[in-house]
Amino acid sequence: MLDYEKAMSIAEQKCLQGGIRFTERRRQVLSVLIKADAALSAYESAEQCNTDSKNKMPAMSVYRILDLLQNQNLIHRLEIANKYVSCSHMTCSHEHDQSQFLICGGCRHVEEIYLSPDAVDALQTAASSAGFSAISSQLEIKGWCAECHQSNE
Amino acid sequence: MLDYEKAMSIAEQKCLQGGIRFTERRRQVLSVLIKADAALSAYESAEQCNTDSKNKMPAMSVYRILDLLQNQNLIHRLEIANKYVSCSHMTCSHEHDQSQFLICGGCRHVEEIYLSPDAVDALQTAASSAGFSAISSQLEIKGWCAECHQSNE
DNA sequence: ATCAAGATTGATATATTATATCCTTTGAGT
DNA sequence: ACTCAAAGGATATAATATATCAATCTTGAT
Repeated sequence: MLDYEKAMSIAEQKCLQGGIRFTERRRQVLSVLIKADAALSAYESAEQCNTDSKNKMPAMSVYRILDLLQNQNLIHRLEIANKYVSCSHMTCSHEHDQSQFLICGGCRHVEEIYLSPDAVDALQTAASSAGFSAISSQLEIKGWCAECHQSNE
Repeated sequence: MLDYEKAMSIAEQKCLQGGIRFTERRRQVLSVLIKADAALSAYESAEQCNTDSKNKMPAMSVYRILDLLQNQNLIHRLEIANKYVSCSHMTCSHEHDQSQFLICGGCRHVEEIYLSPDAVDALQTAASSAGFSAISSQLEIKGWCAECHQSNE
């Protein structure tokens, strides 16, 4: 889990660098995603904002804000689940060329993982021999975290 | 691409074995998916049924039928895109324990691929070290087929 | 052949998710 | 203070998905 204060501070810096404002609305949405420490849909994020604060957050605003946060590399969009998750490398200087995500089918907790170059090569080779020239740089892999695996099977 | 006649005949047999009927409606939906040779959403499938025949196919029926065809292992549901594709191993006796899909981001053509045991191991190892006990047996990987790669980049 | 039971489909309502549009408000630089 | 663009509010609508109940069709038992 991210260091909340550090992450928010860095997010503010990144927004400044990107020439956009780190407004209260955007702060709220990012805050929710960081604290959730899991993948949330746009509507789930809005709902959580409304639970946290009495200042009503419309879902439409959340869509805009999620899109913007993604462009600033502060969050990732997981297409496999159509959900969003804060970038776990926000507080370091890690690059985002390749991201691999493990998504728990139970609690929806997400781990960003590193695949060995060999594994990536193997995937790329399999893709090539099937007539595909390239695979996506963002791999999303469903699985079960230890905790959910224990309680569900 | 599947041998259409053979696939439909096998589908009928599988349904019989499964104790369900291979009705005209179900035949239509499966037919559309086989001929499309790509991943279609439920609504896209319905639309295609209505193009092919004047007998109106409601989208709600398509949902039911897709669900049923999936249970008979005649089609796969791709969660990354929420779309459906006919099983390319329908006409052989291949098992379905593990399926890996390459999905073209352009034309949405889908290839079922085989990953080397090494590659699967590497994925499983990465998952384990991130605290995940197991990964999904169905990997869905986005990419670009040679044709779309050429025309888009 | 007739009937009953269950499978299948039709029809409708509603929930959920996502995009588009227009207008108002806010904030930074001049 | 003024202007312009960014940001947010509000609303409509599209697209996707699930739930429910009624009607129809099949099959098997009588």
